[in-house]
Amino acid sequence: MELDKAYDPKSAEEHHYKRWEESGFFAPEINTDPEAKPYSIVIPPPNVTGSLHMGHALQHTIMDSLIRWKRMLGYRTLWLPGTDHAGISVQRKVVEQLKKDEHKKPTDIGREEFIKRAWAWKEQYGNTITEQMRREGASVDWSRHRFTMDESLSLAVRNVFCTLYDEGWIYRGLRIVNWCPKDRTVLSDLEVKEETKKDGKLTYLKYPVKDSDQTITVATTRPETMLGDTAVAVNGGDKRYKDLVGKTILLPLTNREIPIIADEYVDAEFGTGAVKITPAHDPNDYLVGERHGLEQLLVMNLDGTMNEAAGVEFDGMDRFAAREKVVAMFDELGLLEKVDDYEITLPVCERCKTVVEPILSEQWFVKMDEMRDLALDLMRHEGSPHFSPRVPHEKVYTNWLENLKDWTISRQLWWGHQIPAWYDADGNVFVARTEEEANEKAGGRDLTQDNDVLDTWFSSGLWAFSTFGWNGDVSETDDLNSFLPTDVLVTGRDIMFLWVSRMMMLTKKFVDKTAFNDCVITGTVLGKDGKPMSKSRNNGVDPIEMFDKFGVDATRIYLASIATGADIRWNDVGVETYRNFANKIWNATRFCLMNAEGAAVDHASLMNSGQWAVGSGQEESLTTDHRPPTTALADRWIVSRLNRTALDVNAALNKYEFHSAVSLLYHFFWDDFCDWYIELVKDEITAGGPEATTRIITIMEIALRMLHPFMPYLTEELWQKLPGTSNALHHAAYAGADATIMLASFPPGDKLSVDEGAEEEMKDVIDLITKIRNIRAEMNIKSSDKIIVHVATGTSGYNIFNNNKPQILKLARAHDLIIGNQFTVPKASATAVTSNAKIAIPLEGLIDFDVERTRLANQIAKLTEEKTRLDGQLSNANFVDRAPAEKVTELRDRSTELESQITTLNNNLESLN
RNA sequence: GCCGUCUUAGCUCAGUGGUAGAGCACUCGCUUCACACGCGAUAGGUCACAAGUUCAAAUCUUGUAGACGGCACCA
Repeated sequence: MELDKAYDPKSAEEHHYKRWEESGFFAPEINTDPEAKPYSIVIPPPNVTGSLHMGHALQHTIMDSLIRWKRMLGYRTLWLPGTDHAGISVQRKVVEQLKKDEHKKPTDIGREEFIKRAWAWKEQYGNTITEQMRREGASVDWSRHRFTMDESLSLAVRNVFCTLYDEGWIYRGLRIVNWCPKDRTVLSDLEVKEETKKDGKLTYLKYPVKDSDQTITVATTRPETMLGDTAVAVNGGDKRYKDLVGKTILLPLTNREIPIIADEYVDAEFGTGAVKITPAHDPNDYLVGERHGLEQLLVMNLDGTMNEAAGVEFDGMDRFAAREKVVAMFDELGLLEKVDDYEITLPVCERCKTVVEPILSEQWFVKMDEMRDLALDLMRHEGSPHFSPRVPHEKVYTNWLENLKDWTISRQLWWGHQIPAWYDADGNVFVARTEEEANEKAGGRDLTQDNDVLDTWFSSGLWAFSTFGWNGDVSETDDLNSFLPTDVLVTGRDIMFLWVSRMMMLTKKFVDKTAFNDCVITGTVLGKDGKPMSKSRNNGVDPIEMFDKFGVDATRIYLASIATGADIRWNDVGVETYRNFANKIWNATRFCLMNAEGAAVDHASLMNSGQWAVGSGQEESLTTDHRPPTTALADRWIVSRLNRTALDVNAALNKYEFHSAVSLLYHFFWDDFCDWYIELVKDEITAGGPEATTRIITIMEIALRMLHPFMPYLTEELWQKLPGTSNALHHAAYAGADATIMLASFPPGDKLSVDEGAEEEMKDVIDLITKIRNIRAEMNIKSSDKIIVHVATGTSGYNIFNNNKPQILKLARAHDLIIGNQFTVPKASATAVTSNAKIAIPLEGLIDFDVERTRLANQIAKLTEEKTRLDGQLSNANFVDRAPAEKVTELRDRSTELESQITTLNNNLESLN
């Protein structure tokens, strides 16, 4: 069989996913081992309006790698996919569509019709991301796909709401909340971001004191709110205003008289030391108002316009227009003291960047004191979730919980879970799971359901258990028993509070379990400019474009290679590296297959105890012979490297060190396997020996399995082409399933097959070859010029070099290798030393003595520098006394070795003169 | 204001109490029969700065400078 010369990712990506999905390989049911341990991950549900971005690609890569790895290790794995209903985003899309297509407002068509349109929108556009996940190769169980507005998940929401209400954990109350005038809904604190405005203004207004000529000056960034002032506050200890406390102000532009009060809240040092108090439009003022029993005067509508309480002149006017008008009117009245430029940070809506208005409004809240304790106790008593990386996330998470305020959960939207609360004509509230139940509670009075819906994150907070079938009516399912707690949650920092913490609390509260044992917090993928990717910066990189350009596998393994937990800059060159890596693997396999006539994967060819390679899941017996059946150094060495790599990769994945797993695989494959092993055995293979070919395709097969979690398409494509791969290689748990690398065993690695001796011998061979190549390169020896190499070495070196003479000759492009205990350096030789050999290459007529002298001098200088440093340490009595004995010995040995190498090189240098 | 992170080769980044690593770029040389998305060989770093702990610090502690993140506040 002959492969194309270069790997074409598209052709592999096209057919494998479909087969995997249709064969049911992704579902936990594929695992037929009744003893199999479960391993589960729930996806952080992407927003239905969304499309795949680089953050998703990174997180999905991590989740899929973990799932594929565990699946290959024989776990009953479930990666559960789904999407959330994204209340505000979908609402906005539908509103826009309605306006564009029919020039209508939502109120024109009514709630019921609007929701119908929203569902239609979701059906039409809501699967973008799920299709993109198929392209990514995500091995999610589509049969368990969930949506936060599915019937069962919605029932869960109602039941949770009712229970929390009944237990007093949810309440309805009048509070200052964050209002987004554009989306026309309340937002929770977490959905409000800060934006710094350099062109802000601080306006100083003079308020006349009643029965006096005096005025009192207050400063404000929101002059229009003065229309709602119900007091002016000063610090009780402020001498300047002492006499004014208790008097009243005649509030300009209104006919109101408001008191001057003393309150601790006011900082006498700041501004004028006098503060206008607007309890209905500022959270701090609200608290002051509570303390002093002030009127809460609401002067604004929920669309950002002023209301009639603001006065006829302002009624219906936009808040920003009103601001200008208030200032102008104060100016006319001679009551405007000044307007300063002022840099101000404003709260803005996270989604639409509209300036958020703090406003007094009656909303539903989740009380957070006891709720918070659920999560804190889990962390303190069980260390759950175990964050990775632990620093700094554990502390940030805990600190946030400790300072938590109540959570506003009502939203003034139609799309979402309508709050299961009904009101009678008198405003009495009846919270119930259904309208019937509410009617029952109300004793037949006419009821109207609350117009609002719940925060999308309220339903996402139930995701860890609602997705497994819990809905309050049903509280036990097989999936729940098997898969909760989930093993790991993989997500970004940005939703640690919005989602991670709430899922911990709600899962503990309703299922009495931790939602997930581990929590991998990924870094942010930044644009090339080192800034977070965003549309406004235009520095975004589309994962789909990367898939097209470099292939899915290259993109995936690149993402895994940068998944350290720190933020990382996107770098096309990095993906290119792994595109090249994919091609390297392709070509290595191509080489194997070109020579594979009559051979087939056979693990006994590598290992007398070859079971580990297939992954029986059995512990290796210590009595088994772990040496490969051949005695050839290259074979012993590659088997050792393979096992070491497998052990290290498993260890890295266990610690969520994806980047180091990738690096291990990359270097095993490229350096060990391609650069050395293939080259060492090439002659044997091209000569047509079936043993050597069997061995190399067997190694290839095992290496592909190790790579599969990161590069699913390429490895499947190649694995299918290797002769002798079949479902016989499957992990025992998947017996009977169609042949696929997905269900083959992940190599666990075998400690006893790590052969230190072979690795040391190979190091000697590699050193020798490298030194010879160095001489060739430095001396500009043409590749066609055959050289003769003299080597002086000890007995063990003699055996090593003699046994591998053909390979050394080939890789060093040498004509002959003369090995002895010692030699006299032939005339006009270039020379070098390794840790166990002296090398001389006679180059009569080819040698440039100046170049050689420089070369040797550089070598000597380098070695001498190292020796000087070592001897410095060794002559320090403190070091010799206090450092571990083995460390001292190690340095002494190295120093002795350097001494001998330097002497040799010095002699060689002299003999040139 | 509080909590925290980062500063390592030209670039992007790993790493770690005991001789500084990778990829890319650079230099030199290769149409070597898997691969030029390649092969071979070099070069390149007082690991931000200062002090301390230690036999030993790039690694631990403290401070300084710069970059950044979260939270709170902002009349």
